[in-house]
Amino acid sequence: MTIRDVAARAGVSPATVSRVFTQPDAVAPDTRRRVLDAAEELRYRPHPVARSLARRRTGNLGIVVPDIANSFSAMIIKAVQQEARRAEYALFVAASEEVVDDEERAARALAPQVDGLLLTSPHASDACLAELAELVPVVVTNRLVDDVPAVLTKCAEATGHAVEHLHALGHRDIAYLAGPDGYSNSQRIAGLRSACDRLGLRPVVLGPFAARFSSGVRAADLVLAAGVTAVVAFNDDIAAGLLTRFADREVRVPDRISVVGHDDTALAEMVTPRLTTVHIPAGVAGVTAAQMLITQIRGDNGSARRSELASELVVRGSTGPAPI
Amino acid sequence: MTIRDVAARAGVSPATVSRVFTQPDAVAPDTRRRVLDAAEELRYRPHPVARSLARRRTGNLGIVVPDIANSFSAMIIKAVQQEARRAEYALFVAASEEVVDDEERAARALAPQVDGLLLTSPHASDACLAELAELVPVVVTNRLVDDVPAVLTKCAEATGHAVEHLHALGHRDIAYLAGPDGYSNSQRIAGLRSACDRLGLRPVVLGPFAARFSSGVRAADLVLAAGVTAVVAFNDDIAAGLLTRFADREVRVPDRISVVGHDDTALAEMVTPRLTTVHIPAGVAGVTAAQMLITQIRGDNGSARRSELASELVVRGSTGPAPI
DNA sequence: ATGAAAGCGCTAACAC
DNA sequence: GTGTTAGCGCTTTCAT
Repeated sequence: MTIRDVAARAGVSPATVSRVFTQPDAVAPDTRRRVLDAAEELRYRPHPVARSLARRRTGNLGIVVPDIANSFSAMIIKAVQQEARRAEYALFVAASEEVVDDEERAARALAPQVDGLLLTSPHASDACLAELAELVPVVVTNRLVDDVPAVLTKCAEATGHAVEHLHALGHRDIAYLAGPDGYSNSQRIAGLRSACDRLGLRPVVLGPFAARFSSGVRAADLVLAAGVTAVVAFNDDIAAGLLTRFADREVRVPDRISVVGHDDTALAEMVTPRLTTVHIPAGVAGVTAAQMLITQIRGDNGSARRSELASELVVRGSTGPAPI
Repeated sequence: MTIRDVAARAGVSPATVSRVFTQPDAVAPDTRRRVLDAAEELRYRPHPVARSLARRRTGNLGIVVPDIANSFSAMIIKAVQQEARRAEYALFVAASEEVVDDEERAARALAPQVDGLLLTSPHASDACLAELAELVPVVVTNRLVDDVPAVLTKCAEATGHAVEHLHALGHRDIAYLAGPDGYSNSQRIAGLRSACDRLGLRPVVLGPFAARFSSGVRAADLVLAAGVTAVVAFNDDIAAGLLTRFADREVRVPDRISVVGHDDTALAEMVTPRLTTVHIPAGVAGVTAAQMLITQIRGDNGSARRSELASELVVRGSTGPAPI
């Protein structure tokens, strides 16, 4: 079922059929009707691959996430997907499973099949990212690379608020569980350090840990051994792991120890007690990144090259007064 | 940077360059070297879109999931992605957000851009699915449609085991929280009913509920009002919602009420107490489905049209002896 | 407003 | 083993 079949049936040229599907107003109303009818009867749909080749654009967007099973990634994907659809793009999703090589390979495989690429918290080298950006419009999240538009979720301040919050509750010995190196972890450490300095605290930094539940389970005993009364985790998964292990060891949260997470994923409200956590606006980040990408694709110049989103501490049940 | 540029530089015809990238053995070793060198210098990569058009296959697989943020979907996607990669396919992911129309639209949009389509727990009509299967090789999971290969995760038996387990613990009043209509829910209900019949129990069936945490939170009070001592939930998210609400109302689990989930997603081990749940082999299902799809694409006939995977009750901390 | 013709970049017979 | 020739299905000048 090709465009020629429809053309033949409607008694017009393929070019006219093409026009009907691309610039309907450029063809006479009754011709258009005939073509549409013929297409309908033949159940014809323009072949997207052929169209991509001829138009030299695909109508697809690509996104590479570190881990598809991670709910922070999921929130971003969801937002991007919706935004993509609004702009009539389909979305290609690839996951790197936190492996740098896979990330690069996925990105390179996607690049020629999409009109734009979104790389979330990429770990590839600056050079690699710059190179990709030559190939195809790129937007990154939580990563700074020269000349590559970026969406940054700043949480240094909010992480600082978490420290203030703990300090106000009487905590003086605080641990931070570092996540994988990168922009997010740096933000968190920076915010933590500066607040601690201000308040005269000396945080214990442990890690880095993989940003997973199991890391938190393992970290829990280290935290206890460190003799702190409060712990700030790189993300909610790690924090949830802490909670579980603490429950197993019958260490009461927040009575005996307070726990703060980061991201405010769905998990934060699913655990007991509910997690006090730094809310990162993943959905907004996704929407913003998608819009920046689409703007870039359309060649609208003077578009924002950088967007910074603020975070906010959400206080729930996992933090309380320090034990006496 | 096209194939002709490389051909010119290597002093061969485009066809030879093409061969070097598709059937390297069909070209003389030194010619191959020359071509490879030229390609390298020009940083040439075959254009996948043009290749798709000429070959009439894309090298892509597509998957449509009900909800990308759902961890059961995530487990399947992950498995499919890995399997796809092993076979040198890229994976296109689309989510329907549980909306039937979106599901159909996503599937139809994907169909012409992929060599095969995987529909997980689809809700579209049989007719629609059959139609899609005409367009492109299709495999469905947890859905039965004539002539469409399927991977089924049978859990009726394991759900029955859950009932036996509860019965053995002394429970006589059991509630089931139904999920969205479909194969999975039917399986669960069937297993539950048959075990209850065998044991002389009369289960209270509530719902249907959306397969979400918030549904469980809401359902908790209904469960309590129903006066049962044990509840089996459609999935772990709902079960987790129950746990949270029970904790808020200071209803002890499992002392006062026992809870059983389904799926055995990561969440099951993250909540307190850990969930007793029916393990559904999502990873295996994903791998199997991907393999069936690839086999079907390759045209290997006589391949299995249907694969049934068994489930298993995993007993953890959320179930215990019935209160006296 | 419509058609003819020339590609988009690659592959696949078919020759040689 | 390599080149020539036709497309894959669509879009897009350029004529008319």
